[in-house]
Amino acid sequence: MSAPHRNSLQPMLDRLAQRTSLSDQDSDALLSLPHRRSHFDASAYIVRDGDSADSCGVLLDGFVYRHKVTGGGARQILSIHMRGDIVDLQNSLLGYADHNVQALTQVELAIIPRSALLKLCAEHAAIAQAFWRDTLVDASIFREWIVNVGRRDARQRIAHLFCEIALRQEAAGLCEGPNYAWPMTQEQVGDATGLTSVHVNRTLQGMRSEGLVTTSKRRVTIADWTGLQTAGDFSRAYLHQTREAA
Amino acid sequence: MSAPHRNSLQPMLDRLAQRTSLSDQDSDALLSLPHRRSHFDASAYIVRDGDSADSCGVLLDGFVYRHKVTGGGARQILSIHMRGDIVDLQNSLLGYADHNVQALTQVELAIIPRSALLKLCAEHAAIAQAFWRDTLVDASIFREWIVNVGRRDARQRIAHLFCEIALRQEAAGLCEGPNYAWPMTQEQVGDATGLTSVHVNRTLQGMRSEGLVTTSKRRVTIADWTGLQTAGDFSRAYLHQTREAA
DNA sequence: CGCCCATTTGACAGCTTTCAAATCGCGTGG
DNA sequence: CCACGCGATTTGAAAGCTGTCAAATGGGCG
Repeated sequence: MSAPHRNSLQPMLDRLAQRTSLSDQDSDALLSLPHRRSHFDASAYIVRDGDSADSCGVLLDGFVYRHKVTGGGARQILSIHMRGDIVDLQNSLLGYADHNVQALTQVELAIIPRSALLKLCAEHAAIAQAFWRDTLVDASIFREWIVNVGRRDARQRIAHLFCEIALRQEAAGLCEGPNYAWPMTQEQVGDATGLTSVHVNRTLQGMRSEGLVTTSKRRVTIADWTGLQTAGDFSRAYLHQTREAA
Repeated sequence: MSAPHRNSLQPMLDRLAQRTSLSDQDSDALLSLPHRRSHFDASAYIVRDGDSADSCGVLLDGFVYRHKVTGGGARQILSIHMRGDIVDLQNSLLGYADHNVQALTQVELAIIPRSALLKLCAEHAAIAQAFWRDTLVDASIFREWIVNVGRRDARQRIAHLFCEIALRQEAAGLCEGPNYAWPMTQEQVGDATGLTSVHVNRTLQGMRSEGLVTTSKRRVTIADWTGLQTAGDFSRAYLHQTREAA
């Protein structure tokens, strides 16, 4: 799983192969994509709203988040990303960015030119389908986030976020046991859940005192997984982490 | 534009061709997709959360909406769809539905088998790309909805929804002038914006008295387009209605 | 050791929700 | 053509979750 990478793009292949079966030939072609590595410091902007884009980044290490800023200056985080995630397919294919992508931690990216990606897709239908599917899963997660901020209270929203990040780190092979990286400040948790940092703080205190989670220096330990899922009205189906369809 | 359809699937072609240029050959292949027509009455379920799916519907006439229901029984509407929209690519490709799709009005659908769709995509890279792009635009709209329910107040949320539905109806050739179909009850507007129907009612009264919009029998007239956009913090970029990238 | 950012805490205001109950609108049947 | 019935829209009053605005405390890094 987390074996040493013979190739920079291995995390992307692992991710795609999780949901779509790819032949050796497809896999090789994918790993042979031209790309360059790129490093970003924490809080650096990777993509800015409005940028025109002609390349696409694959996250090799670290965490990033997407966000938008309203006319009133409020920020809403749209998603959190980790190793293997394809960071800006959206912006790349649609021509310009409709949101920001920013580093949450130090980050390593592989940057792939759009033209190479499209050529690969044209020549390998299975790969095209894998990318498409990845986009569909992203969309599914966005839908769940709409539900989260639209119809859940503060406690549920935060618990739900904990559950999602935990399962996705497990799927990416980034953790062992119920202890996970937690690269967000309370203010960022608020921006992800549509709450203020003050309210996040108070709600988190409640969750800790109930023995659901414990936190310390950018890490979180889920003390009561069942309880946390219940508290967050969490059901993992929307993550589509298994290969259901043909 | 809204010329008589020689073919049932014409609305889908129109939609895709809006964002991706397709050759005559591609277009013909698309229109030749095997499909059957299907009718649904208002409020009928088209897809249920958890259903396994092996076909995909294209909306030919009428309005539908996606929604999820929380463990507590609250409903959150995720998107509204109209002529030309591809209704359940998501569910079809991912194998099972992670949300419900329900008719808002009487609805005509063209149902296409998944296998035929995948075959077409494998043979026509441009079409595969067009579908992929359509999925990316859907995702962009979901992202904007996260912002809407997460960081805007009641007035902004509702105004934003009016703006979106108006522009999309224009793009689909469904209206002339500032008068639009409005197939939702106030309760459904609440479910789409994360509010209660009571609060939607009071907020709408305010907007009407300010001269932003007028409503009557499932229709809405936007009296002050600029004012409504301002009130809704609305910016159309996220709809990606033009063909920006190559 | 000291600075800076993140976390906490307090008091209070406010937007939204709740829970009914009253009206309205309109398709249906007499 | 008018009465009936049911869903949608309105209205009221009160409660509540979350936001606001500072200010204090804590922790990590240079």
